Amino acid sequence: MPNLIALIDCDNFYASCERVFDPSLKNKPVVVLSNNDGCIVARSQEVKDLGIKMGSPYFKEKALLARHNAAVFSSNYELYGDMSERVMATLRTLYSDVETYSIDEAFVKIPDVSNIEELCSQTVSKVKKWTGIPVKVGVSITKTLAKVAAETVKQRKLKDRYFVIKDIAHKDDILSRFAVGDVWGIGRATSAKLAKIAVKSALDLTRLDDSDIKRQFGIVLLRTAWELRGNPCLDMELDPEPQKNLCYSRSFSHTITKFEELKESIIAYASSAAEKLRARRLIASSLTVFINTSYFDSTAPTYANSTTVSLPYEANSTKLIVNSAVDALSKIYRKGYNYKKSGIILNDLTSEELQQPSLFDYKNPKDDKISAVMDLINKKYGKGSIRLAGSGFDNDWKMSRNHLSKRYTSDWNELLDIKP
DNA sequence: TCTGGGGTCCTAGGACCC
DNA sequence: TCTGGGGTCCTAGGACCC
Repeated sequence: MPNLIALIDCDNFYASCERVFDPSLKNKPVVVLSNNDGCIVARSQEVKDLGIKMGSPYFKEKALLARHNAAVFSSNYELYGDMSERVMATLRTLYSDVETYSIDEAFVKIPDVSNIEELCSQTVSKVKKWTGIPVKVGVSITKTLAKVAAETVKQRKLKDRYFVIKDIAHKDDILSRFAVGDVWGIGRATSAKLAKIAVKSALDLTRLDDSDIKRQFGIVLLRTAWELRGNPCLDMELDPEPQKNLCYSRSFSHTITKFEELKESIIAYASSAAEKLRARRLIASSLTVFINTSYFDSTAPTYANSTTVSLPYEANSTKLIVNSAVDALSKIYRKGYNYKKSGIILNDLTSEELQQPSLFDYKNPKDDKISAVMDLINKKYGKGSIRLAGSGFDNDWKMSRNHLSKRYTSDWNELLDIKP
């Protein structure tokens, strides 16, 4: 028999965590909100049944939730992290190879046992008993197929909370009824492109020609297709590398128009980022600052820009990180002013304005000059609302944002002792 | 009035070096 | 004077995940 992999996935994780600590919430609708209580980031089944979407802004759903007497929580990441560790620890009592894939999911290697169903059932009940968290289990011969199996538990609302895809005939039957867009690794863009060539089910994808997939979609989708056919391309990662980026981003709750105010926020966020670095025993070699106008304001022109600076040495000190962040912010202004193509707002400055020399000596900041630029922008476009980050779920803005935080690299090594 | 905050990987093109 | 190819690094952008 081929090696089997299981995906263990916690149900409505954050909402379930809150329930563990307040059993009276059983069968009651529960939602958990994002950091500044802006969006709904977790929903119990009752809330899903009300038709409330993941990521929906809280203010839009507030009345509906109140009518159904829902319990509403601000997020408590310490609690969820702790509960996650308990779930993983429980899994390690049952399996020798456990890969923590995310805060609420793990892949495990299924040992050579005669009764897989029995083991799945035991997993579901043991995690529930030991931690209070309900989970579902999907089993198959590749990670992607294990994901399909777990998703099948959800879609079919299976009472046993596990599903096993073993043989080829069984697999193809499942995949023929599984939407290609629901496959792990296939998002909105790819499924739209696949629909155009009449690929609707996961099975359809497995029947495409390898070279066509590679040419039209790239290596990533080819791997997914292989995995769906039952050829493993994704290994278990039992000894993960240290993380490569660390991002600290927040939206403002109100409009920011003054450079000084922006700078204060950058300082606060950079210092939080430095704290996070040290807490995780990481050091950074470079740092990126990015700013955005509000994504949701469709009436105002949008502006987004960023700058990456190299740190003089790999470090995690608050002082260095904060100073570098302020440098980077200053550079954004200078860049935005000097480069025609760098943003819609600054694009429209007159040639005379563009010809002015660099506005900012960032070693010796002259904030009045920056304010002058902001005033210029505000005069042209009304109140410019500059936001740090912004928000949105898998929207275009977010895509383009991703690389902006990329340069925040870090490394373990014995360099940990470097702490100027 | 109010719209999250994290991460990873892949690819194309240009600069630069030999 | 003209022409070449290989390699690396960086930037920018796109796609996906939870």
